[in-house]
Amino acid sequence: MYLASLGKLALGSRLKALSDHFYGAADEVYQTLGATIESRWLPVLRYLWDVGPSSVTEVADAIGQTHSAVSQLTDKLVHAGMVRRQRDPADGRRTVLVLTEKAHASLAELGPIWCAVRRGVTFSLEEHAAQLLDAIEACERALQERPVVQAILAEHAAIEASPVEVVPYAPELREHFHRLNAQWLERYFRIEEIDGVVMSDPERYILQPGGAIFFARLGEDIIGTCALLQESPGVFELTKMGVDETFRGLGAGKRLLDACIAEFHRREGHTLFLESNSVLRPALRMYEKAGFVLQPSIRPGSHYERADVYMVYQDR
Amino acid sequence: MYLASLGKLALGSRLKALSDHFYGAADEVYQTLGATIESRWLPVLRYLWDVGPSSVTEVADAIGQTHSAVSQLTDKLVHAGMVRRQRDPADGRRTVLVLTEKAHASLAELGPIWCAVRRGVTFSLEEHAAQLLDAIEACERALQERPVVQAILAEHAAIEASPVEVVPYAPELREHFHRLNAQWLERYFRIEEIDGVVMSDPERYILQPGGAIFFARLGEDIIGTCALLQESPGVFELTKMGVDETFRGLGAGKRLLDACIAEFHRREGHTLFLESNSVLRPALRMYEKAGFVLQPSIRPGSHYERADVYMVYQDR
DNA sequence: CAGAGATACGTTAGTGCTTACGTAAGTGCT
DNA sequence: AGCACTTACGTAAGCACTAACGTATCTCTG
Repeated sequence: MYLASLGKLALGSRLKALSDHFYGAADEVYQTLGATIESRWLPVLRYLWDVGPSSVTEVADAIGQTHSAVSQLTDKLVHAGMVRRQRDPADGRRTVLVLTEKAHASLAELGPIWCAVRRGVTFSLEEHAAQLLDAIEACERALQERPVVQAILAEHAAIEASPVEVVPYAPELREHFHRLNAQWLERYFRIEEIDGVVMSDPERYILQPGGAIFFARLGEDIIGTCALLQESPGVFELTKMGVDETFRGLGAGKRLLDACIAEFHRREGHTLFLESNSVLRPALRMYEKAGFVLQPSIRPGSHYERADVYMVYQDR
Repeated sequence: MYLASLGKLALGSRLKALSDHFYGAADEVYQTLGATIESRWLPVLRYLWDVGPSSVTEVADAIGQTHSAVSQLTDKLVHAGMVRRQRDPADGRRTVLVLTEKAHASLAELGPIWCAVRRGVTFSLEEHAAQLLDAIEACERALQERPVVQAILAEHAAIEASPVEVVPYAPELREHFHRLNAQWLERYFRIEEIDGVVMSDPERYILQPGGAIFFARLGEDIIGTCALLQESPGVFELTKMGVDETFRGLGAGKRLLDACIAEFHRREGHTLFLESNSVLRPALRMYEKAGFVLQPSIRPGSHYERADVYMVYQDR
C-alpha cells in the first residue's frame, strides 16, 4: 500500500479508509442478519438508549458531530420510526429526541448482533483492535492538549528560521552517525555485519583510510549524514547517506551529497561510485541529478547484500 | 467522550472523526502558510511525484480509492493547473496523468512544510503517532487475512446456536471468577483489598459463609458470573456480578441476577442488598428492573471505596 | 479475424457529512 | 421593560466520496 510510505503525511487518508471499511462491514452484517439499522445510526441510537431522551445538541456533543448532522440523521430515524421529536416544554428552542417503542424493541434484539460484532472484530484483528482503540484514545487526548496545527506552525517557523548547514565530522557526533544510518537500515533492510562495524567506529573505518564524513545540522538537531570512503587510492565510495525521516524535504540530502562530491574533487579522486537499492527511489533520483549514472549490473564483489543498484559518478 | 464507551462498536465513527481532524489540520496549515494545495490532493500528487506519470487506475489502486474519485480529483487538479491529462499512445483507453511544471515547482517548495507536518505531528502526538500508524498497518493486514464480516457472522452463528446457560460454582471455574471480576474492576475502578481476597478464594469467603456463586456459560466460554454473599443470617449481598465485555447484550447478566434472586428465596433470606457505582448505568438499570430499589444514601459501613449506590431488593 | 468479454475511465446520482444562514426562543444588562 | 446577546435547531448549499452506468478500446479465443 503506497499510503503507508507517506507515514504521518497521509494519516487522514488512511484513517478514512479504515473508517469506511468498518462502516461498510457493519452495514453488511446488519443487512445479512436482517437488522433494520444502519451503522451510522448507532451512536445516536445507543446514546438515547443509554442516557434516555436528549436534545439534539446534547447528542451532537456526545457523539462528536455537528447539530446539523444529528438533525438530518434524526429525519431518517423519524422516517424509520425509531425516534420521535418532542418540543421541550421547559425550553421552547430545544427538540428532545425520544426512542419509540419500536426502537426499544429493535435495540433489545440487537444485543446478540453487537456481541457478535465485538467478538468478530476481536477475532479478526486480534490484539490490534485494542491497540488501535488505545492509540485513538491517546491521540484524541493529545490533540486536545497540544493542538497539532500550532505544533506544525511552530515547527515550520523553526525550520524557516535557521538554514540547513553541513558540518564535518567531530567525535561528539559519532552516535548521530549510528542513529541516522540505523534508522533507514532497520526500516528498509537490516543492519548487515559490515554496517554495524563501520557505524560503531567510523573514525577507524572511514576517516583513517582517507575518507570523510559530513553531517547536516538544523538548529540544534543533527538531521542527516553522509560518508565518503576511500576504497583504494583515488577510488571513493559514497556511502551511509541517511536523513532523519521527519526532516526530509529540506534539501539536506542534496547538500550532503554536494559536500561529499566536493570533497572527492578536493582529494583529487578519479572514481566515485555508490551502491544502493532500487526501493530507495527518491535517493536514486537525487544521485542521478547529482551526476551519478546507473550501471547495467551490480558492482562485482559488493560488500552489501541489499545492493541491487550500482552507480558511478560522471563529472560534467 | 461517549463514543469511547462503545468500544469496538463505534470504531468507524471514531476513525472518521480523527481522519477529519487531520484533514482539517493539514488544510489549515497549507492555507496559513500560503501553499496552493489541499490535503485531499496529497496522495495523488505525491504518487505522481514519486512514481512519475501514471494512469488513473494505477493511481486509484495505489492510494486505495476508486477510479471515479481519482478522475474527479483530476478535474480539480487540472483546473488548478497541477496536472495534465494525456492519452496513452500505447493504449487508447488509458489516461495518463502528468504533473505540470507548476506542480513540480509547488511540490518542491512544499518540502519544508511536509517536514514541519511530520515534526508537528510527532511533537503533538508524541509516541502515540507511531503507535497509531502501527495499529493501522496491523489492522489493514489483519482485515485482508481474516475479513471481519465473515468473522462476525461466524460469531453470530455460534452465539445463536447455543443458548446462555447458568451453572453453579465448581472448583475448576474458580479462575473464571477472578478473571471476570478483575475485568470490570480494573476497567472502571481498581481492585480493592477486599476484592482481591474474595476473588482469590471464593470458596472460603463466599460459599462457606452460606453464599452461592453462579456462572453464565455460552458453549465452551464462561462469559459471566455473579455471587450471593450471606452477610449475617438471612441478610444477603448481591456482589461480584461481571459479564465479559465482548459478550454483553446476550442477557447473561439478567439470567445471573435471576438465578441469585431465586437462590436468595430458596434460602429464605429476608434482606437482599447490593452496593454499586453510578457509572455502571446499564447494570443499575438491570437491578432496578429486577426489583432492587435505590436507597437515598449509601450503605453505612460499606466495605467498598467505590460504592456510591446502595440498593435493596423489594419483592413484588 | 470476428466477436465475446475484459478493461479504462468519464459521468451521473446519491450519501453523509460540513459550513453558512435564518428563525425562534431564552438570557442578561441597564 | 427593552434591547442586544446567545443558544437551539432546522434548512440549504457544497464537498468528497461511492456505486452504477455508458462508451471506447483492448485482448483473447475459436
